[in-house]
Amino acid sequence: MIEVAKHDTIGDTAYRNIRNDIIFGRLKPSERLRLEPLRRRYNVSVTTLREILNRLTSDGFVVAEGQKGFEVAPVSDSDLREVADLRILLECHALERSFAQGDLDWEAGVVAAYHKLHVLEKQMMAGETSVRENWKNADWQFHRALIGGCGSRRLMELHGSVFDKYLRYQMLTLTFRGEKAAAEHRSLLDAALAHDAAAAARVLRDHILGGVEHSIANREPGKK
Amino acid sequence: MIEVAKHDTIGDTAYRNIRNDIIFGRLKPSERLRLEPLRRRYNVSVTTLREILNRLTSDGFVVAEGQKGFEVAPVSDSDLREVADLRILLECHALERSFAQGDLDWEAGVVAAYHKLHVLEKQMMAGETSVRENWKNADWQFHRALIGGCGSRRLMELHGSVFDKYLRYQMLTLTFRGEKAAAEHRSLLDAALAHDAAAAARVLRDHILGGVEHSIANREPGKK
DNA sequence: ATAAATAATAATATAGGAAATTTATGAACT
DNA sequence: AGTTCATAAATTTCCTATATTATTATTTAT
Repeated sequence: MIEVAKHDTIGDTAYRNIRNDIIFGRLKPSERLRLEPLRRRYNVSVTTLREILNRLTSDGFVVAEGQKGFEVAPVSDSDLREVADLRILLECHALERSFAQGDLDWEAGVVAAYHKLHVLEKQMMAGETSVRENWKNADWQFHRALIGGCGSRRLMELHGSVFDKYLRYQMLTLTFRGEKAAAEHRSLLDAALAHDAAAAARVLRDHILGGVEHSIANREPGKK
Repeated sequence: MIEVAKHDTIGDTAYRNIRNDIIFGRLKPSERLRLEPLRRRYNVSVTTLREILNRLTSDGFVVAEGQKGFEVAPVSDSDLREVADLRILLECHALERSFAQGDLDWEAGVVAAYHKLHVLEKQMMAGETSVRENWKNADWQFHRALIGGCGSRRLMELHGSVFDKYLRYQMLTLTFRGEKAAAEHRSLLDAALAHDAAAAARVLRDHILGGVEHSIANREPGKK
């Protein structure tokens, strides 16, 4: 989800771990993040931990209130819909740019990413839930490959942060959307190779909104 | 630019100060941010300062490299164009939502914000450059008021972060765009009261792109 | 002049503790 | 019983001091 830099510090590593733990639900929504226990869990000092939590606060994965400390960002259906709406807006826009400018290297990248995703989807459909994180990673890579030719660093950055928030909601749901999502990915690949941005946008919209409804229908109990 | 919370800590205050100093150009693009000098300047400890710089890094106003420390995010024409493109995308989208849902309170808010902006624009045109920051603040408030009825917290948040990056580029330019921008603001007000989102979007697009070209033509020397 | 070795500088990370604030506990009161 | 208030405990915020590590500048040797 986040690129691994060459020279990363202890803080960078722990940052990625905590961020992933939020996205993949190992740190639950609205969970209080007490410094001392967390410090132990991630093997860093309080100082370093606070730096990390400050970053995550700006990222929107953690909320900080007054001197009450930090907690994991809460979730809600309305927020999910907002996130999905933004993802559609940004990703469709990027798709258009990318399809217009994408060259052969870009196409190759898309095909490669699709292949990986496809294999993992088949494994998921066969019931191998152990590859859940790998599969979601491949999903991320495929969508990123599609928009990779958009030519705007800022757009990619913004899309990444929105995508990860959407992804978090997906990971909070128990079941696998499966065949429908897989078929949509296939359609996206076809549209990409045909450089048909309008078709891709239509599919993507359904793809994302379908994910939202699936997510709300199959959410973990106790969340609202 | 950032709302002042009731219970803010020393860190929050210094964060706002540093952020504003970057946006308003008192901390120059690509300037190295040495911890010790900065610590003195903002009257905080290194620990707190690092927390702040970490937040600003996630915000995109500061870049951190390996263990080489922090520096103010660089600027470039291409980045400005990317930022502007995103602002158009997000703000037009928000405008549409806002115009469709905006009630009488929303209209009143827009009128009020326009009035303040209008007065400050006249002062600027009369040569009172001392109100520069107030004027830009009013500009911010007006644009925020226009989209304030969009009903999406996430969209508002994202727009805010993009707007501030655009604003930074505006503050790096020496001259005032004046009458043209003022006329566009007037058109936006009219479109808002008529709830004509399409017209507003057209004006906004010109408004932003006009700002970009003005900014590039009148940038401070020594920047690229 | 180039490359390797060394010294100086600065950033990262930890520990420990003081001040301030929130949260928990229990007694007194309506 | 439920609320209010005061006190105690826990926690966060913030600082100083210090060790470690990486980068940058300087010197030395080839």
